[in-house]
Amino acid sequence: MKLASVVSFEIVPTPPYDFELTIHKPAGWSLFSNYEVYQRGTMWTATSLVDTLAGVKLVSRGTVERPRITAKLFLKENPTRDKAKELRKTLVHDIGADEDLNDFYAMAKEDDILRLTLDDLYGMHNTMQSTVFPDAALSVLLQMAPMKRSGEMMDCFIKRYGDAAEFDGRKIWAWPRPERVARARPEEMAKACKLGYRAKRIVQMAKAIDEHGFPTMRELETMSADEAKAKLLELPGIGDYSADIVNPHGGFPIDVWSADVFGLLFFGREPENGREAVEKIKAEGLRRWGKWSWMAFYYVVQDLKNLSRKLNVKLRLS
DNA sequence: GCGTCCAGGTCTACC
DNA sequence: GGTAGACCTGGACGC
Repeated sequence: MKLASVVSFEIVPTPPYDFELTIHKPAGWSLFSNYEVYQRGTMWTATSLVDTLAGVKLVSRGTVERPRITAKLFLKENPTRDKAKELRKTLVHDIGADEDLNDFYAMAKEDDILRLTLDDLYGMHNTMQSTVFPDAALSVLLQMAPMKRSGEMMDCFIKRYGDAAEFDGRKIWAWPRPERVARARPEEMAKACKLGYRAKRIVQMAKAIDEHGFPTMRELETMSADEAKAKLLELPGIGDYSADIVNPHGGFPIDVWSADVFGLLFFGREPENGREAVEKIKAEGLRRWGKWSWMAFYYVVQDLKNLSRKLNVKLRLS
């Protein structure tokens, strides 16, 4: 889809804000799309903002302590003034520009594990999608598969069912929207992208969102953390782990891989059976970090190489 | 070359 | 309410 209408504005994030660490994360997590492009302080990506497909170009103009970002949104049609305002507000929130890291850093400086990440990741903010479906679908594609295969499933799913945003000389595929996936045939999806049993779950999830409606991330944020999680658990294919990935309040999403990482950090050794150890390790993370559990998880998994060196241990990389 | 196991979970039938 | 077993697929491993 060609996106020719352009809305430009400047964002002044809450410092410290490291553009590169936040927008192009060390562990390789995408900001909005697996197909986004990052080159020397500029990100081209695509996403659904306020139910509108948007090509997004972000250019860093400042420093960590005095951050400035020039943002351009590429849309199909000219937005109304109110819509443009809403798009801007949503993007600012989604790239973590309105997030204040000071309270988290005050806690992290006193923590034996987190304080080791602060030099490496100083100014890295949390980011999120504005709608639930991308992260929810992603979490289903992470289930019961090695990362390489999950990546292949995601790439195929996005290209086959997502929209291509054509803007600024780029063509970037955005995560599929639920209304389109809800109309897909699970058998066809399973065969085309080798999703196996996950295809049925993703289509059921898309139908649940499209046909019955579902809160946006902003709406989930207005609920309590437990209420938001309970709402997420209503979606087909979303269990405890996936809900903790999607929940905008954050959680402590321990799976077989992260059980090895946090088992080693908390108890000095990887568990013999990761699946059986998940509950114990999750409980320890929540006990230790409480409301900061998600930020702690985020900072640790983005810094595994450095942590391995500093602690002289072999943390499993993602 | 072939069989088995298992990977960044969730759901369901059964007790 | 608690839990064993099933679920797609493909790479790793042992033989």
